[in-house]
Amino acid sequence: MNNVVSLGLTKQRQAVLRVIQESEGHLTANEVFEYSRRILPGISFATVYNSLRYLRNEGLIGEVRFGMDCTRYDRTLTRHDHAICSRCGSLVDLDLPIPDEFLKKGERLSKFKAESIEVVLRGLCPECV
Amino acid sequence: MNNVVSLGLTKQRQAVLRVIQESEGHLTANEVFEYSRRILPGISFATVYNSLRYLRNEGLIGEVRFGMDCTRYDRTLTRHDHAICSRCGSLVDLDLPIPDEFLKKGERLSKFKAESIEVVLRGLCPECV
DNA sequence: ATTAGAATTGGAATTATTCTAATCGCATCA
DNA sequence: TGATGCGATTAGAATAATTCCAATTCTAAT
Repeated sequence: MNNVVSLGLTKQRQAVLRVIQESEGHLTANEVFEYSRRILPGISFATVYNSLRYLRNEGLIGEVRFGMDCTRYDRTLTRHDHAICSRCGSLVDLDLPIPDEFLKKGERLSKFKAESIEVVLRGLCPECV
Repeated sequence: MNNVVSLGLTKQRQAVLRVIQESEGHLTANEVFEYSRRILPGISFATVYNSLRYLRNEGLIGEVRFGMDCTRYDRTLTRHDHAICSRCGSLVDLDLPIPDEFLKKGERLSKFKAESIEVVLRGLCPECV
């Protein structure tokens, strides 16, 4: 019996989950790999990625990536927002005028000096229903 | 004389710029490479990347990437926003309660079925001043 | 126990991006 | 005019991020 908990939460996945739950910040996959190895020395990078995907799908961890798999370039220079389809990945422009108080509040809460602010809407595009 | 326009806008960069200006959507670097080759068959992938960085720095093209170079994972499961430092890349959480009308407006304008909405603040973190 | 099928792992491959040595092009001067 | 020096630019090679898929492991049914 390899797995303590029933189907799904294997010891590899438990290690990865523990790493994330015990961390404060926003870890990269590389960092998760490093820490996971201390718990489970033989674990592979690919398994860390598999586990991260599994845990994210199960809703056990959060992921910051905005649904993009690579950088995109366009001719638009003015500030604008984006909608990204969670099924097909399509990316469309959006113009949501952002109230100035919104930016001010962001600056105050984050203690950042804001250069720009942008909204990302994740959901299903018209084609994907 | 290799360059039509003075220092900087070389023929490689002109090709990349033309590709982006003549496109409607949000091209990946790979797509820019394919199209650029039709204009300048010998151009290399690395030069396309160099050109994209140059053109972005000059403010001639737009880039969608939110300042992140890889996916990050955390233990937070509730909806929240992020601030990203444009100097050091540090990523911090932010809580900007988003008015419901904001999401509604996003849905209306994009024609997407929204799953979530998130604000990204780009700027300088306290350490980077 | 044996076996069949589904779930999981991780080495290998792929994709995205950056590094850096070589080259190019302009300016200066003999 | 044609070296010479030097910063800018290019692109092959390397690295980093992520995914693929064949082999293995696990579970449940016999």
